Amino acid sequence: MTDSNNNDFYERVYEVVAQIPIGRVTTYGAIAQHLGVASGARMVGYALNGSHSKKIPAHRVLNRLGQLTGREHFPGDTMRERLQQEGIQFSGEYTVDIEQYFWSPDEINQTK
DNA sequence: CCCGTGACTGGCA
DNA sequence: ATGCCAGCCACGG
Repeated sequence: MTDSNNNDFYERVYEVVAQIPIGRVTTYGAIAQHLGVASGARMVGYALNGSHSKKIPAHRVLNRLGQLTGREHFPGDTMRERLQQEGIQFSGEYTVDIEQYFWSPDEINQTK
């Protein structure tokens, strides 16, 4: 193993979120499950509370319905604007086609 | 130490 | 298909 997975749960979340490709989104549950805590979806969201000081694309993390549940934690409509800026189309005012843009954290090790 | 809250999810009505 | 309830884990007061 590597010394890179010694990080705390929060750090792991930041690492995963940081690997989300542009134009793609993932869910809290997917990240939690990837970290080995299937029921830790809430913890992921909680962890992202500290992402304020991090330079990670937390706006690419939506809930399993594709809704921008965390938009209220962003200034104004930054979350929605950023996603649209990356070419993501909205199926609703604050909802996207999650099945169309879904990205799995397991693709991190994918050799392209 | 105990209680409440939260950027969630799945199941049931 | 939509809405409500309960389960989860971690952290702050």
